[in-house]
Amino acid sequence: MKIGELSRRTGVPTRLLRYYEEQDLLHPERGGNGYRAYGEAAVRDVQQIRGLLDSGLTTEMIRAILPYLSGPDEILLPAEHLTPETAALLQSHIDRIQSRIDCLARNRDRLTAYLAAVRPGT
Amino acid sequence: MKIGELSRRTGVPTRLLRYYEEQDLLHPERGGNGYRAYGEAAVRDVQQIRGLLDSGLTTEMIRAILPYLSGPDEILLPAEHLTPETAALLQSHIDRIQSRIDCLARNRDRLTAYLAAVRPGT
DNA sequence: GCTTGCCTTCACACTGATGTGAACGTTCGA
DNA sequence: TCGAACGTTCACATCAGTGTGAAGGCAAGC
Repeated sequence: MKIGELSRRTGVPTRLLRYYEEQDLLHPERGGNGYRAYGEAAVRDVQQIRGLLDSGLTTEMIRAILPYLSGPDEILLPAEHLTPETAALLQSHIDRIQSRIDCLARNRDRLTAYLAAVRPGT
Repeated sequence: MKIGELSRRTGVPTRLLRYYEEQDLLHPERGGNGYRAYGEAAVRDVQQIRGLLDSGLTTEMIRAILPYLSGPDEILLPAEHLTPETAALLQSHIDRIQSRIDCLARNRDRLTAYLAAVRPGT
């Protein structure tokens, strides 16, 4: 599929699809005419990228974890390529994500508590 | 307390403390000499701001929710000031935070599952 | 009083994520 | 065959968050 179709199917401007490629998040093939050729999986990849960006991750973090996020249950990267260093790095990313979750959940709870405390009285 | 002390106590450069004020996140008093005068609560506020920024929120979102995040249990803003519109807005912020949490948790789980699936074999 | 260190504002600069447009080649249907 | 719709690269612009430095006022100790 060409960039325009991917853009329509994901709702993401072509500008950003090219940007994600420049950031090493997408790796489309190239046709003889230089056009980008995306596979079906790109749709899910782009949605994944958007979700993570909207959740506040940087392209750098996304680039680091994206290869391990492929499908719901499929495991793309074989264990052979996972050095202990990579595993440790991955774990540290997991930890950072967990910190964010904790911070967000804590503050969500505060906001919810505030609303709950105030709403009955209104 | 003056800006230098707040900076030391929070580890946040004075430049950023001034920026946060410009963004309407901090509201220090001013001494006769023009110096900013922060209260004790500013320390917690700054840490709160940092945590939320690090969690990927924009200053805009933080500005919207910060007044309702004051302390662990204290409720600063009286219910009288909470119009239904504000409450709805607040709820929508809570929802957005929840979406982020969901997305992050989902991907944390994927990463963790990947590590778990691969590590025993190494 | 003078030095040292704090404070002030102003301003220029960088990065990351994104918008926008120019200038130009390709594909395809009427 | 020609125009519309699509693709390409390049480049400049914006916003948020942040670094850094200049130019100058205030404060506190020696």
